[in-house]
Amino acid sequence: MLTPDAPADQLSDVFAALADPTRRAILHRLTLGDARVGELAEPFAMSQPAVSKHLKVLEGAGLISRTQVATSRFSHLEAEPLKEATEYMEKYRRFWNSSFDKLDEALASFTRATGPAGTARSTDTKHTPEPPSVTDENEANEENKERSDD
Amino acid sequence: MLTPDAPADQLSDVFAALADPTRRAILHRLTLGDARVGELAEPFAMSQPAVSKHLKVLEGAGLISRTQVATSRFSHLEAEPLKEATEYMEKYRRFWNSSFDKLDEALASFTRATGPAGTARSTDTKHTPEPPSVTDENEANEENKERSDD
DNA sequence: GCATTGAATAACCAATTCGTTATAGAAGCA
DNA sequence: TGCTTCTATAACGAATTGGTTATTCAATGC
Repeated sequence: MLTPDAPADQLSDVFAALADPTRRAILHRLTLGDARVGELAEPFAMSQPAVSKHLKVLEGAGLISRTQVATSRFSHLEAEPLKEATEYMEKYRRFWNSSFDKLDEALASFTRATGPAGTARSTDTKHTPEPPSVTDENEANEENKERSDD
Repeated sequence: MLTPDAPADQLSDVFAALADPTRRAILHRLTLGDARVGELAEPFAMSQPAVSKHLKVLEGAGLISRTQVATSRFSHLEAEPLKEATEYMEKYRRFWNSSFDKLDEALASFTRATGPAGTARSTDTKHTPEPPSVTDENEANEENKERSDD
C-alpha cells in the first residue's frame, strides 16, 4: 500500500510466476487436465496453503483460471500469457542464432564476404546482429524515470 | 529457505532475471551493443550500485558476460539462456493454439475425478490437446517431492 | 607516487516471497 | 442441524529482493 503505483505489468508477472520450479511443475501437471487444489498439492512435500498461494500467483499472472465445481476449485491452464512471453523472447532469437565466439567474431566479418544468402540464419554478418524491434521496452523507463531526482 | 543447498537451476534464474522490467530494459539496451555500467545506469533513475546489482543477477542467469576494458567493465548480451527458456515455453504452444471451452474442460476433469476415483485418465478427454512432451519437468520433483509422479 | 575515474562492496532498510501452523468459511451429506 | 471435506485466510518467520548512501578497490593518467 505504500507503493505509489503498482507496476503490475503482465510480462513481469508471468516471468516471476515461471521463476519457481513448483509453479512450473503445477503448470505441467495442468497440461494433463484440470485439477483441484488438494490434487495439485499431493506430489509436493509442502502444505496445502503453500500450494494455494502458488495458485494465487499463477492466477495473478493469468496462467490459470479457476472454477468452483462442488467444494472443490479446479485449476485450468491458461497458456495465453505464455504466448506473449514467448514472443518477447523471440525478439532475441537472432542473438542466439548468431552464435559466435568473441574470437570467432572477427572471423565472422571475414566470412561475411559470402553474403547473407538465404534466410541469413547461420552467419549473421556481424557481432551485433542489428537490434531487434523491441519497441515496447520503454516500459522500464516509464516506471523508473519519474523517481527521485537527486 | 530451509533447504540445505539451493539447486540454482538455470531456468529459474533466467525467468527470475526477466521478471524485472529494469533488467529487461538493460538486456534490450545491450542489443544495441556492449556498454559499461555507468552507460547502462544513465537512462534509469537509480543509483549505479543498483544497476550493478541488476547486472550481477543477469550475469548469474548467464544472460550477460563481462569484460574489463580499461577502468570500465563492458556487459555483453548472452542470449543463449533465452533459447532454453523459449524452448521450455514452446512446449505449451499447443495449449494457447487450441482454444476450447474451459467450462467444458472443467466438467471433464470433474467427471474424471469423481469417476475413476484416482489419477486414472479416462479416454473421454475431449479438448485437452494431449500433454506436451514436457520431459524435463522433474526439475521440480527433485527439489520438492518425495514420491514419484511421472 | 598520487589523484581521478569507474565499478564493486558494505551496511542498512522496506517490501516481498515462500514456507509454516492454526483457524475460518463454504458446500455437500447423514 | 451437525459433521465432513476442501480450500482460503490469518498470523507468523526466515530469506530474498530492490533500492539507498558511504566507502573501498582497481586501473589509468599525470
